[in-house]
Amino acid sequence: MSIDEVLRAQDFRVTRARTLVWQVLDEAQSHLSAADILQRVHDYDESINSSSVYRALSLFSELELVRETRHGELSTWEPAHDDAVIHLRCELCDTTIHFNAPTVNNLRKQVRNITNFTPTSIDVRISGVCESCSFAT
Amino acid sequence: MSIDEVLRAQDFRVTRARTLVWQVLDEAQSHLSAADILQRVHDYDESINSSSVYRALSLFSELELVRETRHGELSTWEPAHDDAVIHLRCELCDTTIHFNAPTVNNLRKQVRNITNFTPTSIDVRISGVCESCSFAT
DNA sequence: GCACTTACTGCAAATCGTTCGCAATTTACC
DNA sequence: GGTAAATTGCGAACGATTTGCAGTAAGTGC
Repeated sequence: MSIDEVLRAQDFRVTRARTLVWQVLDEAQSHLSAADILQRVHDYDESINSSSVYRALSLFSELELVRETRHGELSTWEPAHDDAVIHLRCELCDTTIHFNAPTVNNLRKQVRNITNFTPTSIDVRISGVCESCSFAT
Repeated sequence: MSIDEVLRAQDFRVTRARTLVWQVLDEAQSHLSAADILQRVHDYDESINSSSVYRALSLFSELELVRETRHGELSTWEPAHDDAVIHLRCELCDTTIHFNAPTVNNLRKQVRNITNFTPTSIDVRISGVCESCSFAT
């Protein structure tokens, strides 16, 4: 189902801003800041305003089409993905790599079995140094 | 080793602001926002300014005496603890509970063995509904 | 195609937790 | 006590994100 269909299916209008923001995220398949997104959107259409980018992103978040992650001051966005795909964030170059860790599901089970807490989503972030940065030093 | 000794050992001065911020965190043993901390510090000394609280917190962060966590807009601070102690955050009442999950160490091993990423710290956050809130509904 | 309703946009101003510059105060050391 | 330097309080600045509002354009019915 395309983004246009998803939007229409939920009675939201298909607008240039929304289409372009989605296109940029989908093409990048990586963590982009709001500034990154705005810049790439501008490659297609200079007239899109940053408010519209933010508004599109928060709509997509509510529809669970994107995943927002905050790193200190600023956020990054990426197409939504499963919890078992965890984030490895390099402290040196600030890029985020995905790693599929099925172990995460055990964690969920443990919490469910041992505590009275009902988990809905899990966010695992590992900080460290990525391959290219560890070669570089 | 008391906070005074830790500070002196690293050539930082022992001041009223630093002592009180530490005392508040240590007494609470839970996640406090900057506003919470300031308020509690004011119970001891009205004259302490919020800048000093922030400055104390960032010093303690650098010394790895406290752990800062961002939830959306705002941060919370707590005395530093092991990575294996993970955070269960209730979506309804916004409180954070600790859960000791030794599994986290397997995750670290997996990353080390399977990828070329060198982990330094792991942050696991689970969102969901806590016991008291699930009774309340 | 053409009106019509109203969701959505662009713009600029506001927000709000956190940071910063600087003069005044405190700390640590003699 | 006296001194040098670190730390504070104050208020102004910051910066990513949000918001209010008047104008624009997407969807709908004709």
